[in-house]
Amino acid sequence: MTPVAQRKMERRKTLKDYISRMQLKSTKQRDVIFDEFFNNYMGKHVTVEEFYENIKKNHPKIGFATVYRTLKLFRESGIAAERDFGDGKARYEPIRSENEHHHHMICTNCGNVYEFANSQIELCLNQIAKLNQFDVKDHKLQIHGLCSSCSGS
Amino acid sequence: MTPVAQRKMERRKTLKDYISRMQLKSTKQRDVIFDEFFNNYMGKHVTVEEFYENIKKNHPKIGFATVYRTLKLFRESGIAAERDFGDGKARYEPIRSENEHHHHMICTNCGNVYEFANSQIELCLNQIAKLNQFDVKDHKLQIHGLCSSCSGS
DNA sequence: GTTATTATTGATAATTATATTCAATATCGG
DNA sequence: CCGATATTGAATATAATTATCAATAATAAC
Repeated sequence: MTPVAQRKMERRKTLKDYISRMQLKSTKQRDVIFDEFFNNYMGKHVTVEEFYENIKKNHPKIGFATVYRTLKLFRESGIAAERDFGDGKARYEPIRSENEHHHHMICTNCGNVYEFANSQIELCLNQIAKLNQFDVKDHKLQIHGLCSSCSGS
Repeated sequence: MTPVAQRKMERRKTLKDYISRMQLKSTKQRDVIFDEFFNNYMGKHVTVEEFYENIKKNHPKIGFATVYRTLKLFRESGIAAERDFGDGKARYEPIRSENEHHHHMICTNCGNVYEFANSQIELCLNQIAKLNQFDVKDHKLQIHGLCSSCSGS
């Protein structure tokens, strides 16, 4: 089994567990949306609208509200991250692994998003939080600017 | 002159310069909003709605759209920062000095916002940007979690 | 397997923050 | 003061998100 397939299977289990724990129900729509999301959007940052437009091509019966609610469900269950890049639209991204955490560089010209991870920053944040007796649940770090293609270098 | 008054004067000059450079006009409303903003919201993070409600008490003639547009103008001129703490409302904060840059810890329980600065993080970001040939215009860092009051410690 | 219970779906409408329109008014250079 | 141009304020438009609800699907109970 490829690492990607492996990760997908783990996410599916996490979702199923969440659904049973919260006394929700498995549905055909949720299965379809799950597959679409984890097959095509790994490493991407898709808006609800974009995602809905793509799913409609193969599954025209699925409504916007269902897509919207299912992505929220994915976030609540911990298998998707909700991102806000400041353009007024929520974006969703499949989570690769439990403890992986990365940040984003967003090009203000072309809109491309580049990911990076940096353990040094995580260390700093933990120190700061401890110093301020702050119980960290989440943190967000974004760099806005011009990517190498757009800065003309 | 107190340091606060000094900073306020510098911001006023920056705004006047921007207004003349862009061929805009000074108005009574802009003056009123400027004073209100720099007298009462230093270190705060006010929404347009909140700010408008407060200004209405002393200046009932000033409309919401004017407040909205003026805060945008303050941001464009560089005397105010626009923040997004993830609750769907833009927040505005007077900028203390040209090169001061700080980050935010936001309590998910009481909503209080705590500021912090950390030169180590700035260094990391610069390295990362250089490594990726990314021309940084801005960066945002937020920590979400429970403050010491709310975590019950 | 049938029935009862409960959650989900999908279309539509409501909500909320932001942004725009436009006639009346204020500003400012000449 | 005059004329050109920007601003104001009320109203309206836009866009994303969230809620409503009757019909339907999924699961539990029998």
